[in-house]
Amino acid sequence: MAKAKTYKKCPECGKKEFYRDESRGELICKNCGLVLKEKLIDRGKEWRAFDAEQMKKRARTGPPLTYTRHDKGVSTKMGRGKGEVFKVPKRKRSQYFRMRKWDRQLKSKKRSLSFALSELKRAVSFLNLPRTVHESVARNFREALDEGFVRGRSIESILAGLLYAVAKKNKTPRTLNEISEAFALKKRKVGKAYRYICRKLGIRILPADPADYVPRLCSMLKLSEKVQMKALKILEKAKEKSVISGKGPIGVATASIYIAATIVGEEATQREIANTAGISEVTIRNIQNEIVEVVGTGKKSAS
DNA sequence: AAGACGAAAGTGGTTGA
DNA sequence: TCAACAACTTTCGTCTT
Repeated sequence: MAKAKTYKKCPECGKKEFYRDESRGELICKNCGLVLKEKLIDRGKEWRAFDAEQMKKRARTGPPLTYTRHDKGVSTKMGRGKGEVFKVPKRKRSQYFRMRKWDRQLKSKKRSLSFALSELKRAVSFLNLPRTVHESVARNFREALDEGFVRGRSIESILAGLLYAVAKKNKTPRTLNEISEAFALKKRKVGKAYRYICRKLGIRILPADPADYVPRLCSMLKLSEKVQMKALKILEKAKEKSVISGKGPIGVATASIYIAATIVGEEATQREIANTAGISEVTIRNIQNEIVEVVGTGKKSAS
């Protein structure tokens, strides 16, 4: 747990030995006990912790991980110390250097893969996405890495784009906002990566179905099944009359939920719904008007 | 006080030249 | 690369409960 790590010099005594107290989140000088840093929240530490927890959880249940795991722990390195070169006969020097280069490159690929997989794990659990999505993104990412799609682009953005696409395809869409929050990326970057990936993989881009958002939003708002069913019915009718083409699917979903909730008679203010869905009240109102106008049956007649 | 409603101006992203 | 555009947001005032 407590691990010695070398950073800069200690300003107090000049020694270079430090001690990391994980439970308190402090960085302490091993020599004089000076607390150099409190409330350590660096990224590496955070996902490492998350990782361990996650591993425990996973270990207890489910089939062995396949694409989502990388051969951690088993690693070798080709020698690169000064003496190493002279252990090789002169004639074979160039071959040796070439091999070392390959070795290094393979390692770097593996490193980006294992980094990507742990980032993915974190994001998937943050977004509460199912295992199938996790698996599929991991597989796709491996392919993308092999085909060289990732070159010149950040690992995170590719992952984010893939996740967005796969989640949508899996009928468990997440908004661009949520995805970009999970990866600490700008929305614009995620969207760009998403389109890039669709192009590369030849996937047709279909806008998300508003109905896919309904169950999740309802549970986040603690609304009953009844509301959910009603909302889906409303959505269907709206879809028939094609009121909602070109509108953002989340907006449509929230509007129908709001209508459904008021019909059923459950407490749900516009503000609440808007906040949890990450859109504005006004949007709900506008789309609500359009739906009621066309569907009409929004009065207290049903069920 | 709180929520619903809508008008008007502003924002960020897409599209087409 | 730029302007036009549609969807959506922010802000604010009014009305209802």
